[in-house]
Amino acid sequence: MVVEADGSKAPATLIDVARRAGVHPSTASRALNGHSRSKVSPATVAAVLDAARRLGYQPNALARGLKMSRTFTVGMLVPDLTNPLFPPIVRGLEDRLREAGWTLVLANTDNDDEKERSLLRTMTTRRVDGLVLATARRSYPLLAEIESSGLPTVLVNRTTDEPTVSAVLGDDHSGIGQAVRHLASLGHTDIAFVGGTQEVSTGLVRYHSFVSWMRSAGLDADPGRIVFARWFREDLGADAFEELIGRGVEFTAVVCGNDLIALGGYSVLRAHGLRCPEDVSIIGYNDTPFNDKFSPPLTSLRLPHYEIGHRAADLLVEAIEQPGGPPADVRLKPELMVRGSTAPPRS
Amino acid sequence: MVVEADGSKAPATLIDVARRAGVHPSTASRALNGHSRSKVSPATVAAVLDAARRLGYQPNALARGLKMSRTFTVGMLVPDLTNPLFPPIVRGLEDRLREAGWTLVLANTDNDDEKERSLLRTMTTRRVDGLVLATARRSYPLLAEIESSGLPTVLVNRTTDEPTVSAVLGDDHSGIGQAVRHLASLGHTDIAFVGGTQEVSTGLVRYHSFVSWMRSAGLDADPGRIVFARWFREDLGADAFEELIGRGVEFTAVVCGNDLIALGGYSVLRAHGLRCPEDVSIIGYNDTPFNDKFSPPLTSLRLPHYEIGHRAADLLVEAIEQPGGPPADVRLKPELMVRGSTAPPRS
DNA sequence: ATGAAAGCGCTAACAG
DNA sequence: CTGTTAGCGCTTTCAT
Repeated sequence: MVVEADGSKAPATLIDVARRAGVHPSTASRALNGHSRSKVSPATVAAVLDAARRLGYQPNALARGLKMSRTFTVGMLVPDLTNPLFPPIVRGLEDRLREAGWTLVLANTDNDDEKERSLLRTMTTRRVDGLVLATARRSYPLLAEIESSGLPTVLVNRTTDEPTVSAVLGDDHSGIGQAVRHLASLGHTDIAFVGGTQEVSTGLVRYHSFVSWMRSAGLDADPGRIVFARWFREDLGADAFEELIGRGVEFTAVVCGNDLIALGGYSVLRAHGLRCPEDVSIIGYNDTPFNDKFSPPLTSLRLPHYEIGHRAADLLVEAIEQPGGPPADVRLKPELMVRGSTAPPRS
Repeated sequence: MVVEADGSKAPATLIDVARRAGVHPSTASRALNGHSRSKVSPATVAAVLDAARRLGYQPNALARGLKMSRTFTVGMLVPDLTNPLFPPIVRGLEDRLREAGWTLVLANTDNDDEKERSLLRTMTTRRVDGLVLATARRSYPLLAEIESSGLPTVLVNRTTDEPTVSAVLGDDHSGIGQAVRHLASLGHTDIAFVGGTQEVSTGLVRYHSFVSWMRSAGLDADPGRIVFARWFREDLGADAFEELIGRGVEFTAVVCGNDLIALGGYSVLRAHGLRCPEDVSIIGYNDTPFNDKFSPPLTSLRLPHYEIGHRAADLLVEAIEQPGGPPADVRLKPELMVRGSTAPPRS
């Protein structure tokens, strides 16, 4: 540790440690790394470790990465971290990654293609060992580029129409099934659907699943009772509810593409003098925080978001460690959280 | 670009680009970097850029960082990303950092000292150019270590008792003042305070500010009406409200240490047959998302969280670019969001 | 069990 | 304006 003129210290290098321990740098390196430690005599290991400790030696990950072509760094792209969906996924990922020795580089894309490309370049420039994308759209040209570069990648939360890499998602088909059966068992027959954008897989799958489960329940999936919000947002959800009500069709319950759309529905129903759940039952999706605090508390499908991140990390580490395996498609079951927004229809 | 046996491509290096452009690597380097580009003839620049484009050249940030002792990477430690307080701060930070060419390495500490130390080592090992800490406690020994290492650091959201580095925080004194004056102007005199933990600066400052503003308003800051939650959590906020009610003192309004504590208060009041705002007015702090959706909608102090991150990035970039400047202490004013949880007291 | 030597990919003096 | 040279800090053959 050398004290510079300005008072700052140039960090100790492996050479400093070696010198202090009276050995060659290569020996010090071997002693410091678990996997090669056995090739060094115990006495030498002790001496090196001691020297490193006294010097406050911190290995330089850049030099190591440059030499090894491995950075022990993983990049993650999310659309927008302030969407409460993502933080638990990030945590699940980070916690697992940390156990395995990787560090997370995080960036937000705001669904902006240009930004996404540029961030991807940042990630490759930094030579991340793998990539986690929460940004997939059904049509996702970027993925082909990534794949051709051979960078291990896993998709979370959403997937593409023709996935070629591993993905970890909620099982939306199961979730929507639980929602429809719940409403049917309460006695609802005129069930509407306010979906999210069909540009992303979750939007599409939830819609298709709704139609298919309605039929399974012997109910009519009337297209007149199906509308789409242009995006998974409260205001656009409200617009969609307005459209639905504007059509003048009968409905006593609504399955929503996600919780924000449901929340938009709350205000529109209120504005039209309709009460929830007395006049209209509502089900959200994702079960984001505070759903139990709304008025009425929102029935929703809880996804294991933390677990999604955790499993994604597992798959990614595996793909990094032994590339070339087949892509996995993991679907995690959601759980229906029944709350005050759903009730039997008025007779 | 060399195609390997396994089909993957070894990324093109600067040497490849130079060879292709028919120049020396150092010339290619100069042509590729904006600041030295002027030292190269336009024709050569064009040739190098063209070669780089055709080869899909991506500079190796590790090699660059190793050579320059600069990684253009910033580390950030947050207690827990799933606390809705932090995502907007992270975004403000990242957006600004990106403009300036830095990338963000993010990690969660869970308020665990051991984890924090280990994460800090990870950051130094990766040679981040700077550090943003949202994890400060009033007594924060780690900070001394960081400082002695000379790593530019800025604190966000919280600070320590004796700050030695720059910090960007909400102006809690102003915020609590707005809360107290709001309640006083509604006619409240018996105002209680349910604070957060006094281990962190926000907890302490909000408490002290409450006492001081009560006096300014000519009101009695009766210690009998002051309790503390052991942490900023809903369940512990509920415990604190129980304690307050258990004391049997009169109060018609409560200022809370944050929104979660206020939420804990909602349920305890309800359990005791007290209505908000008819019997008791409540004010939260932070104005986290969905406050306007609760029943009643929660009056709270909105902090410019995104702006906090943004300003922190400004300060950090400055500290990296020209070290040795004096630490700044930026306090951003909160805005009182008046909603349904506050009303005049019953006469 | 340890040392010697080479090189990962890049930039920055220093020459010319 | 361009080439030469050296080296950032580390790991890893290859010798011994």
